[in-house]
Amino acid sequence: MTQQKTFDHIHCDKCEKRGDSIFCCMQGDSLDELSDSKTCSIYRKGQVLFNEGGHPFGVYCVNKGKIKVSIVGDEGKEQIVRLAKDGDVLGYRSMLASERYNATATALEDSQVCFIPKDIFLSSLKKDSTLSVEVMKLLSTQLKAAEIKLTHLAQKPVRERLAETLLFLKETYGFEPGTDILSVQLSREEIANLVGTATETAIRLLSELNKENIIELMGKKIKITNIKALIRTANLSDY
Amino acid sequence: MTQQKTFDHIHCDKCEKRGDSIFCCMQGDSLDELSDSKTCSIYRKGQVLFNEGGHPFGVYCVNKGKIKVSIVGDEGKEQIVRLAKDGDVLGYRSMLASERYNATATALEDSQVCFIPKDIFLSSLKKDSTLSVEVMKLLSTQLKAAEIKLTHLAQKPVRERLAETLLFLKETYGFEPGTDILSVQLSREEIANLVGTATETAIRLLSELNKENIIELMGKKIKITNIKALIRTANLSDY
DNA sequence: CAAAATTGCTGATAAAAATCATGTTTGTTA
DNA sequence: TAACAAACATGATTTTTATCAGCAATTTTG
Repeated sequence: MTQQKTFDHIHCDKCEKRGDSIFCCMQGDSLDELSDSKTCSIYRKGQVLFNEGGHPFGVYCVNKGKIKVSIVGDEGKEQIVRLAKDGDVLGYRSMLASERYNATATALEDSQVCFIPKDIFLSSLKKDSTLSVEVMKLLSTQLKAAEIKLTHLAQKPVRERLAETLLFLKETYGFEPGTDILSVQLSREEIANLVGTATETAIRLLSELNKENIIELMGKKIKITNIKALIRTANLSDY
Repeated sequence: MTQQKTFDHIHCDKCEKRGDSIFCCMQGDSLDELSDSKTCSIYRKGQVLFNEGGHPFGVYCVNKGKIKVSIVGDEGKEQIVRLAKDGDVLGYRSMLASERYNATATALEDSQVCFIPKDIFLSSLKKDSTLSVEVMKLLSTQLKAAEIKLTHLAQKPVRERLAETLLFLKETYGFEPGTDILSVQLSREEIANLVGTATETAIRLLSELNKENIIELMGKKIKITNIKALIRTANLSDY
């Protein structure tokens, strides 16, 4: 474990993102206790919050940043299973199940992340039934997302999944202000590991979408030129 | 909705499978209330407990039987995302998330299933914090399973996934007593929809494993002749 | 800044898996 | 029980995707 750089401790009460998080309904003393016992660290791009196989000692709450959660498959290939943004909580699943982490969380860019110790989180969970409800809702949402992703992985061709992934990146992290450029910058390999395909295939299909004027590739930046066409190529039942 | 045939109401207190279920820690009045308000029905093979898109009015608890939970993909192809056995609870995810069902639950054989109305389940959740904990644990376990399945779907060849599926069927439902014959009987198409492949491919690979004396095909019954070899072909990191 | 390393790109090829076609077996029911 | 439908099986073919190889561009670092 490398020593983390810390940033100014922000009281959860003042955190803008709390309203969207599982801590939305907390207040008063419970929130104070939570806030007082947390530590706030900065993770540089590429730094790991926790590692597959490690023991959970608490939960991570993203104050500002972008985090990928990934599993390393049997042949050593990374599969990105989730992406976290401001207000998202990480590492609670393994803690609740009393298991080691089954995934690794890595910062995609410099991020401010708060850490809430296990005992404080668990006691909050006991005291505050609304927190339990929020946790259950979050788990439910993520389970649904995982099952749908699993279905698409089994049934949809790579091109459709790539288009879907680009739309997902837009939903999750949005555009750079005033543009149609995705505000995450992933390597081609990371995009492939999100889609579930070989890197070369992802590259090829990206430049295909580029040639079709659906997206525009600007180095690592991706501009969505024709979102309707992108939705069409994703071939989603809803949307 | 077709009228369900009911079976003799069993008090949850007497249910042998309760110990392994999320209701393991419940007792006394709470359990009585749960038990008194439930209805017990028999679902014949192929009958549907609930349908993708439907509204959840309660949770289903499998007393005895085998249930598949599946999502229909965009092209109408079924993907089996989970299997339920005695003591398993179904339909709670959508209820907790206040959403419609995102999957369909179908009986794989004649099954006895109890139904607990929404309000009773939710009030039990509020009253009994151990139940919340169990629900969170269950969701956590299922989320982990889904993320691992997703990773394997993205990275492992069909043959390995098929072997893995057969081992999973053994883990879940076990053998017919005193034999090495899987106690679930699935159609080849269902096996394919569990593995995430085309039916023909599943058939071909099954008969390949048959020729290699790893399994023995006896109509719909599957005997696992050489489990070590099956584990090897599944190529699992753990195990 | 130049060298080295990583990442991105493209073509050729191989492998994996899906699809199509057709026949067989099994199960259902009139 | 005959006739029909559904499920199973297998071969041939096509499509999709992965792998391999070589090179260009970008980034990192001494």
